[in-house]
Amino acid sequence: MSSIKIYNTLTRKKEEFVPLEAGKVKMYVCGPTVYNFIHIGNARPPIVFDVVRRYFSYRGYEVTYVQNFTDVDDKIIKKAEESGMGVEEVANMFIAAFEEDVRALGVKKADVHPKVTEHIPEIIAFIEDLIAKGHAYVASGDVYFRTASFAEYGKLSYQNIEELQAGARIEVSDKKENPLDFVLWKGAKPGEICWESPWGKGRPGWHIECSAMSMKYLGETFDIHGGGHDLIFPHHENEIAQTESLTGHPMAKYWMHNGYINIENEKMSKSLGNVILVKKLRENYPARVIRFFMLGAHYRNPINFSDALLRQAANALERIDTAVRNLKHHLDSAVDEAATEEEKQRVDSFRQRFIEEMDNDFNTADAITVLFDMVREVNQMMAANVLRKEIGAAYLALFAELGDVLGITFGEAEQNMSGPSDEEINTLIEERAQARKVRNFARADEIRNRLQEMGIIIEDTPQGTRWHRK
RNA sequence: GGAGGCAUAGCCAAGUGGUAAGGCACAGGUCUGCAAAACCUUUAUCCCCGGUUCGAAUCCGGGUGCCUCCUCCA
Repeated sequence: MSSIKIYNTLTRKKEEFVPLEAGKVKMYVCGPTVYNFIHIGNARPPIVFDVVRRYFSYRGYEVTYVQNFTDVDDKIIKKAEESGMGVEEVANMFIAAFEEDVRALGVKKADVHPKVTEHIPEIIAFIEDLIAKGHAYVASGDVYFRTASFAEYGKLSYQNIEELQAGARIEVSDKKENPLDFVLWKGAKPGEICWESPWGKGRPGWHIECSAMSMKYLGETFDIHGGGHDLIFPHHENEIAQTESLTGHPMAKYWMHNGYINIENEKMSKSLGNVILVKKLRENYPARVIRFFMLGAHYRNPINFSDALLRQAANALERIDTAVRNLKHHLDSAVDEAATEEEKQRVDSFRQRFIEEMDNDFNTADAITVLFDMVREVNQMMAANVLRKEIGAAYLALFAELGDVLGITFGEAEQNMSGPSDEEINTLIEERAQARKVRNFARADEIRNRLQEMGIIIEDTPQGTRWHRK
């Protein structure tokens, strides 16, 4: 079997994936800072890396997936002050909100979701080690990383230090030896949430948490580190500096970064007022449509977002859903006959193509194309009435199998709780059938319209009328 | 100023050397009481100009336009 290729930000090349430990994948993905509800852009990494993780599992790897929660930082503290809530309260509230949004989007929980506030001792120990090795220094209650002590600084973002310094718009601080140095430990302002440390009361800087927590759960070197592409610099660059100056070997073998989601070709930002919250969007679209929409483009490319585009995705997904529903329906009356070898191979060829596309740096867009090709295949067979039971069931199973890799279940509309009961629907359909029998089409259409208003779509087939919820 | 990305049909989007996948929308046809679904058919010289090559959407050079990072940011 072929191997998985990953585009590695570190080398700027697509590389064959070779795990550090045979059969195992250890991955760390930067999680949210929990100070607000997530917007659609925040949802991309969880979805993208959920697919990566699912695909590795599908390919037989044992995956350990870690995604952190940044549950203490400036923005959370600010939110807490504004709302009168405690920092922990704010964090917990938005962790819960994140989990709900992301679960709806079909994202499985990571194996570990470490929180910064629960790893203060590890972080302090990490910083102490850095100081001991001369990679960090204390400056009146703060601790800074000494970037000059790490010769490879800039290797991930392909920046050279001189250029960075020249273009530095970083806040000038007399506490820093160098403008590029970044804070590892922040001394607390009076009244602020804080922890005791060898350098006085304070809290961790932003980057150090990922270094400390990834090391704790995945070891000094792990396979994959992921996140949004904006994290390349400075966040991931700084993580590398911290971890590698301490351990002397690579932090992660493959660095993966997903592209942005833009609105009208522009970055989503509060100042532009174009932020779209997942929570809000879910009121208008099934979460699976949002997920399908995201997987329609390659993860490294930017995606433009709009209502029209989401509707387009919904229609596309509907084609697969319809085919799978029709397939299930067809199987009820299909000829109970075994599949030929050739037919079985044909089914497997779709599976192989899907794997080939996914192997190519998780090209979900092309993988979805394979599903559409399956749709056509199955539809043609049904139209020609040559789809017998065993082969039909094989296709149905493959839709489920590949859908599971993408995290989307096909053919099942999300349950609408407020809709009419099955019994009501069947009664109306029966009534319509009677009307049609006596060629009272006015009455039949009236019933069809009524059902449609209730969100029920009906279709007349040679095997009788069937329906589904819109 | 430095680093990088993108430009493919009305829209979305793959394809990184062998002659343009797929989806949405639209139109025509078949089927249907009418629909729906489905099937069939039609729809692109791949931003521009040079170059390399037997052959380029794909590689190289030069433009043009858009986006991102270098500051918290997925």
